Amino acid sequence: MDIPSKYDPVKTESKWYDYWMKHGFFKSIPDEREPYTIVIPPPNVTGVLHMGHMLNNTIQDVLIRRARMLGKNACWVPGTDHASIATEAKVVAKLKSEGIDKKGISREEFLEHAWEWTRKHGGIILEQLKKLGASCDWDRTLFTMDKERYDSVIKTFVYLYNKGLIYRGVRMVNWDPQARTAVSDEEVYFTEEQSKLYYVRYKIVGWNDYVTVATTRPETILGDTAVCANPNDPRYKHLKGRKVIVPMANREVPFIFDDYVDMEFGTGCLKITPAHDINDYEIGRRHNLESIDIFNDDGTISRRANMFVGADRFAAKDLAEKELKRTGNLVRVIPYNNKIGRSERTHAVIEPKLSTQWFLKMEEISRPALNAVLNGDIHLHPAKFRNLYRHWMENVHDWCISRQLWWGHRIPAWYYGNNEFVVAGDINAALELARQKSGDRNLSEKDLKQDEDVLDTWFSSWLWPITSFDGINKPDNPDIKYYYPTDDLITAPEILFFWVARMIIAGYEFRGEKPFRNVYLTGLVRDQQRRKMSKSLGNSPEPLDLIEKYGADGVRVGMLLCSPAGNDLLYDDTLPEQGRNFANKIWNAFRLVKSWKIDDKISQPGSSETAVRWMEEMLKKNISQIDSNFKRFRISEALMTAYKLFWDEFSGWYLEIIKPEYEKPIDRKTYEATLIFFDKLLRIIHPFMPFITEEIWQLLVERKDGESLMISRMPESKRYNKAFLMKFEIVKETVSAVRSIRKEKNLSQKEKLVLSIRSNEESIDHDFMTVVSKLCNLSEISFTDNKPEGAASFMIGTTEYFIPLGDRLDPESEIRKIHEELDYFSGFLASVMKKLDNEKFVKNAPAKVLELEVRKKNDAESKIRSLTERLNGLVDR
RNA sequence: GGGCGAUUAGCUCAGUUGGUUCAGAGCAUAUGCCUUACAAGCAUAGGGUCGGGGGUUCGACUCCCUCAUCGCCCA
Repeated sequence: MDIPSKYDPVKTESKWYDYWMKHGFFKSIPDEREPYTIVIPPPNVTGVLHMGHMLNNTIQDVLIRRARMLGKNACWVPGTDHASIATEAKVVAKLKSEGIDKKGISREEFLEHAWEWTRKHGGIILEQLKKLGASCDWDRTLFTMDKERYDSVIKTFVYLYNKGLIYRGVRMVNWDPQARTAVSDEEVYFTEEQSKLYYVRYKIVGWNDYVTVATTRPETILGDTAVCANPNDPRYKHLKGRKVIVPMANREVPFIFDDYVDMEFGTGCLKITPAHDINDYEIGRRHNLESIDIFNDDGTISRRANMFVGADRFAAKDLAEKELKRTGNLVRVIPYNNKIGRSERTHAVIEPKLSTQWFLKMEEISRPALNAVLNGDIHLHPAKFRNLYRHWMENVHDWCISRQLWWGHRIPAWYYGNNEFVVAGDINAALELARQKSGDRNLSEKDLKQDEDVLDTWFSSWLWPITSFDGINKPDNPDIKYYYPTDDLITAPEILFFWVARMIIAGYEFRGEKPFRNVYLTGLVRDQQRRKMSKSLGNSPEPLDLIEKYGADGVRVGMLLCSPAGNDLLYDDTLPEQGRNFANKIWNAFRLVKSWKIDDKISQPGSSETAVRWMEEMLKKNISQIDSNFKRFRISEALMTAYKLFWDEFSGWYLEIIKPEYEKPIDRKTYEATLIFFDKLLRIIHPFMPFITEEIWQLLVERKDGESLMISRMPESKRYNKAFLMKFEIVKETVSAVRSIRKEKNLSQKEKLVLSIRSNEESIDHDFMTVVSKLCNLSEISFTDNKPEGAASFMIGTTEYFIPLGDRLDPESEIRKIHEELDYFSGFLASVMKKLDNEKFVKNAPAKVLELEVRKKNDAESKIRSLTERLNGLVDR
């Protein structure tokens, strides 16, 4: 067979993905096995794959593939999220580009456009996941707005309303004037921005005097209904009970006092605009102030302002500045940096606004979710997120769940009569309720008007682990009973509250049980300058290009290697490159093994026998290490363990030992053992690199159609022979030392050397020495009681090794080397003696530690003795 | 402003209950090798006062205090 020396992933990856799909290996149906379940964090239905998805879904695929190979019934449910604001914004923009204004079309027409958009772009991201190798059960693919999910959301809304947990209320909300909707606190981000601080004077009624306030928003002066100072501020005490005149508006408003005011800030005197600032709103409530809303929903000035009507809020700021200057009320303007809230979706500056919204009471409902994490029923990985979680859950605010949008789950509330309303699952039930409530049997469907708003997207995705198995509509169906609670959730820390906490809340509320056992929080993918990767910055590579260039296996390894849980991943092209190189390493090891001819007539050499024994132990050791890494969700460490096992131990040591001379055959025993090792290694690596491992596994021995590595069993960890492995480490050290001498003395690899060991022969294992002999190209290994003349030397433990070099030995450099070692060991001995001479140490340290120190002392002394002896030998010459 | 977390090799990170020759790994770097599996490779090597200062202890990367810097969450 002619196998190319470079592995080409492009050819193999789609082949095996199709094969797995064809044989239904990703499919899961409930059976008697233990389930292992992951629900995908649903990406935006019209989104495309980015680096964050790559990392996140690689981890999920690793876990699900491993679970499958551990014999569990592994089920990974894929799906997408309707992403209310984001999708609606895109559809609005698209319509606008076609000359269609959202305001000019009906809700039904708009939704038709939105569905069309969804059909066109929806699911692209799921197709991209297949390229990554994701082994989702695609037959279960879900969408947050498909029938079952939609009905579930409506059902839970009605349930929570009837339970008294959902209410309608007027609140100060974060208003996005561009999307014309309220957004939740979590959807607002703050940026430090340069603005101006305006000092404006307000005339005191009845006095020929003014007070000066500092504000960043002069345009909202039109909505002022008070001016306020701190009650402890001596500068303003005399104004108690006075009134002032709001500039421009010429309105008389009271001068009030409130602890909220910071005496240090500005002039210590604050204008109060309850309709447009959350703190002012609170002060307004305390002091019974009027609220004057001067903005329209799109952020322009409303008629209530009586001035600048129709001007955009930013234009109004300039107009206000001019007007204040003109009337002499602008005292001064200074540059000022402050934090501006912006909408995560549209990036528009958030306008605090009073409006009627739907809220979910959070305090009571979130209690079990808080406890679940605190008592360890649900584990967060890494655990440092527990504190953060607790902090948030203990200070949880009511959740504003309504959004002034059309794309989403429409709020099942119907209004009738004089602003009366009922909440019901559909219009028939609503009508019946309305008739009962109003006592008017003549009410008809025409009299009912459904709420125009939809629910926050998270109000559907918080049900995701339940609705993935239709557990709201059919609470006792076999799927939900089998798969719920799910096992692991893999997501980014930025949505810990948005989503994770709320899923936990929903889990306990609707199922009386946690939604998952473990939450693994990945890091954020950043670029080399630590900037978050994003489309707008243009600092993100195109994931599919990466897969094309490095192979899905290579990219997966690259993503995993540098992403310990909860730490950010600094992406760099060298990461997938490392992954690709690893794939190539595996490929070439396979080429080597495949090239061997077997000869039944030759018997197994002692070195191979030892190597086989050693590799067996090495595998066992590493398997248990990988197991323990996975248990603690240390996935990158598990991968690194497998990486080194294959690259260093198997390829670097094992194969080099058993490798027959060029074009010579290999004995059957060693060959067959090697195939078994290779097979086990492929299984271990498969979850990380599914494609190349399957490709090689299929070529390693003849396979039947329908066989696959992905459904084979993961090798199990057994006890391993630690002492044997330690002995072999000495072999490695010996080999390295000889190689080091070869390099130092410029000795060709081809030149055979003699190794003399100063030790009693019995303590040296001959089988080990055959390994050393082969790897170091030795002609002879001899044992000696005295030190040979003109020999390079090294020590391992307390054993001395010599390589006779005759005249080629440079005594000067040898002496220098020995001096260096002597220095080191005398220093070491001194530090040990310091401890042993310390009475308190001898008295207090545990016996084990003491014993160790004594041994260190003896070893060091013995080494110093040998070194001195050798030094004397060299000096004498 | 309040809270949480971090600071270990050039980079990204490990480092269990304070005690092995414990200061580690991968990458990167340097040097030598196109040695018939692999130059996407092999061999060898160099690199760190464990952020600064103080304390507890026989013993501190590890525990305590303090300062500095950075990050995140909340206001």
